[in-house]
Amino acid sequence: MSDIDNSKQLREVIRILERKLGVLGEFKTSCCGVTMAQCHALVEIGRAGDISLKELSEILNLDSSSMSRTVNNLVNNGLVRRDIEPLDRRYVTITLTESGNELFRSIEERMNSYFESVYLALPEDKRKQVLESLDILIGAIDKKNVVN
Amino acid sequence: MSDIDNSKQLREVIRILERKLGVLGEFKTSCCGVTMAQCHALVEIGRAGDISLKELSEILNLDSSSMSRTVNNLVNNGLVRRDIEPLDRRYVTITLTESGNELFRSIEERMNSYFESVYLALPEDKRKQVLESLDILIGAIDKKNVVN
DNA sequence: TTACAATAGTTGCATGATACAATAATTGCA
DNA sequence: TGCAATTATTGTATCATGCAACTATTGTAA
Repeated sequence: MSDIDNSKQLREVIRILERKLGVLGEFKTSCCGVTMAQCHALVEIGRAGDISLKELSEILNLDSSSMSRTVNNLVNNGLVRRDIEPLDRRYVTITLTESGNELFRSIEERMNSYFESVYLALPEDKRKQVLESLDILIGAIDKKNVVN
Repeated sequence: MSDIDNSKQLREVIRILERKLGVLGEFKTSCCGVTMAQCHALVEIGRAGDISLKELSEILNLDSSSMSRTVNNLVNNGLVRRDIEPLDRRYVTITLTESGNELFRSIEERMNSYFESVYLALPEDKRKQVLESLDILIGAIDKKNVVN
């Protein structure tokens, strides 16, 4: 097998993986009662504790206008709160409400439980190797993207 | 490190990988002059040679109505042809036009070249391991999804 | 053979995601 | 003090998506 063949195989397995994760992660339009966009934002807000719109849009790689609308939907659903930051009134500080936190925790639990079952489905003697390999792969992508 | 910790790490690296591949793969709205939806469809049509709408929608995991519209956009862009299948006139047969094939080839080349560079950025003594690990991971996800 | 069921595809409709541009509010700085 | 920079929101347009309704075609069973 040449490097060319192997790199094509790499493309294929990543393609397959993307599709499997996509099908898994996206219950298409909705996830746990909110849309996917809202779900992603909710998780990041929950992880950060509090976060500005700008930070959030950078993490999720979205235009701030899109982010603003998604946050607005979350606010309308009573899942997050949006307060003006007193120290710099240009910023808003976004935090989870009580029910937002509940949803966040249930999503986290569900995701952790899913990945635990995947992890346990790995052959026991390959688990470390798989974790290490994903790390290495991310490193290679990073190295490539720096050049780009 | 417990299995719980390791499975959380698995979730994290997959999360990072998803994001990196997402940022890479999605030039957001457009890819090579067409939208992402059109790009995905174009690649699958090119790979299949010819394909029905139903098959295409199953591969891309889309409702046939959405698929129909995306194919329609590709037809309007002169990239694919849509003919009624003579053997069963309920089906349409979708094929690439000449310019569609050109675009398909350029996308393929670009993707292959990207993944080749990522592959070569892997440490030489880890390349086989990474490929094997991704395969194992896909197997584990499959095994889990069967249960589900 | 003729109804009726099943299948493939399209179109109407509603919803949502997204980006770009313009705007408002605030802050930093010269 | 006035202007530039920054953050966020809103207007506008485009695209993606699913569901439901519909048409056209084919299969099947009475």
